[in-house]
Amino acid sequence: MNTENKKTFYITTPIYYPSGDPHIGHCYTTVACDTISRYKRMQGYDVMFLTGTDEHGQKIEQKAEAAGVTPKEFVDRIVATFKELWSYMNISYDRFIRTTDGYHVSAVQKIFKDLYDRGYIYKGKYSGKYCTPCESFWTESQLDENGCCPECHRPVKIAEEEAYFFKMSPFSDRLEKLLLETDYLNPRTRAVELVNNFIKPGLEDVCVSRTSFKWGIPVTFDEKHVVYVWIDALSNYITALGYDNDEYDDFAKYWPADVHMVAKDIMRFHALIWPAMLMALDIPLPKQLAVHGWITFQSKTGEAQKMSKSLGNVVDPLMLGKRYGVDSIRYHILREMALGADSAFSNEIMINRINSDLANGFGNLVSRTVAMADKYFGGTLPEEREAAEIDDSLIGELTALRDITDKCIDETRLKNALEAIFTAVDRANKYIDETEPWKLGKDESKRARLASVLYNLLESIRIISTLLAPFMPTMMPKVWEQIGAAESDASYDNAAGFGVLPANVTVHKGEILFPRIDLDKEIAELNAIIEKNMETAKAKLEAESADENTPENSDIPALLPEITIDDFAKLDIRAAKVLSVEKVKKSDKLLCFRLDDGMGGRQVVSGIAEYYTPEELTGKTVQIIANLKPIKLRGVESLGMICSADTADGVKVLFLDDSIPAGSKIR
RNA sequence: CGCGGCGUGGAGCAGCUAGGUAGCUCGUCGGGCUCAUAACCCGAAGGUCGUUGGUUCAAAUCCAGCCGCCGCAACCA
Repeated sequence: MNTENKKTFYITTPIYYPSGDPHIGHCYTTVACDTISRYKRMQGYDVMFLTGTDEHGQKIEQKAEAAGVTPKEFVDRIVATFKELWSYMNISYDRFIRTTDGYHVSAVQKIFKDLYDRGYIYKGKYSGKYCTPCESFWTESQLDENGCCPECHRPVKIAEEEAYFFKMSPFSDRLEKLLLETDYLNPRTRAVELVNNFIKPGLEDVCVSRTSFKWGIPVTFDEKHVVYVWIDALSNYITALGYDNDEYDDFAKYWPADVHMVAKDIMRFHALIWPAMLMALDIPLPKQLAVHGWITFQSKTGEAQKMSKSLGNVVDPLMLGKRYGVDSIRYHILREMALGADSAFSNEIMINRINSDLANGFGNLVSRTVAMADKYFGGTLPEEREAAEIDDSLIGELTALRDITDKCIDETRLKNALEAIFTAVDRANKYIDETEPWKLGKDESKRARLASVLYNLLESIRIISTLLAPFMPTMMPKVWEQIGAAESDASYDNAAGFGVLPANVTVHKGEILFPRIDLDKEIAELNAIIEKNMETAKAKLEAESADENTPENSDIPALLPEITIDDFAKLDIRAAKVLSVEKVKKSDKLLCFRLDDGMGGRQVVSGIAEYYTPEELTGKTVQIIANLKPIKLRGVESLGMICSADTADGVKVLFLDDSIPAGSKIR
């Protein structure tokens, strides 16, 4: 591979959106990248580890306005908390890119122009769901559960604006090959889904500029446009290396990236748009897109839910770190995280993990080994040795460990690496029972044998802690201090060999590395904290909704422009009797109505399956817009529209007095 | 018949690509040990490997159908 020759390694986190303070979900990706970076550095690679923040867009613009500061001031403050957290979590990033950095801004402008000149960007019309009060466009998936604005929860309407688009279709074939025939997507499981859902039906061009907000990078040749998320955000991976700018100049050295790590919700953009952009620019593609799942929060009632600020269940990594130690949090995150799959987070799972693996397993191994060296030899081992056959299997397993973790790291399977390392911990603990050093300690003639046993244990700990250091960089130097290892003893090269520590090594009994946590007591305290957070979140929500009920900021949608009686006369509203209703197959929201409209009957489809069952609608009298242009919904023809009201409790059908005959005209 | 994934002892998972004694962690029970952070080690109980059928000498593993759960897409005239 390329990396083998030039010995560089480039790894990135996504750039995070600083609309709110960082939480443990951000830690997940970042800690994983940090661990891989540290491991690769230990192996001798010249590593570039990039993280950063994606600071433009209307959401930030609005949040800043609400906070009464400029967007830049707003993000400055939050970026500072990100950096603080990374510093606290011991994140060894080499570079931190902000999309507001001047060099990035000008590079994005050049890239945008370049794509335009190459014919991959063209001007068109963007049509989308628009919330007038918020002055925002939303995608279908951003809308809330009622199909309303995710910010203010008022109904949205369809609106259009001029926008630039990036052509995706020229890259269909190459993208399909990339996903299906290469190792780009890791894990590969979702490749088929992407191909079937997005590539086969024909890739849609991507909207890459907006005129509806200002907080973004201006398009140089059309000043009323700002660059919309994709080209701005995704290109950070190359501008941070100096592509199209003079700030840095190691693009040639580090590109293509070895790993882009992302959570599954942004996989699509990194699997399709980003490679397409690079193809359009004639830039080599990155080698691997590592996709991980979400941390789901296990509530007290046991059901899993996605972490969410509004639920108040966001776990504060700083708080956890202060209670249990940064390395313990890092360990738990990395030990639970599997590529592709979600992982459950609960305080109980975390504490049990810390107790069984770190306190009982590894911490205790160090503790008992050092204690014995101290007790039987006053801390310094004598140089006489006496080997035994039983040592061979221990030494064999420990010296083989490095190759196993190497492989796991290369495949981005950090969980498996930790599993392997902790199997070695168990092996060493078992070795103590096999050799019974406390018995040897009572027999003067067994001193050489005892020294061998303890030395083997110290060597085992040396190897284990060396390989563990990328995962838990804070605590491992303390381990080395205790087992009498110099920093140079704990090197990658030494990690596959036995007999590195000096024969007369001196241990230093120290503090307990990973104290055992009292589960019941901690759970009680943490639950109290969570409950308090939830109450605060709830109170805040209530306060906000109270706010919205004030006249100038109510739930009532803004009035549409005035129309004339002639405009109104164009609507043909009729009464109709519901003859029968059935759910449209393969749809979540659609009900199909057979109606008596007094004119021979008709079929109407309505998206109210979430609010009504067929039974409760049959026999009712409803009003329909009878002269709407017919349309097919999910393949079922709909001739008209059933009138209903949007309310806070969902959609309510407007039922008529049953005495009104079918077909009556309504005005 | 839109696309994809999952279903393995109480819990969480591995094994399935290249069929051949069902494995790991936690939990439970019993025993051992005492160097250690009430930690460590050994042993036991506990599984029709979702279901039905097929291929095979042999299926958790391959094939088909069915059931259940999840994700994505679509869908609100």
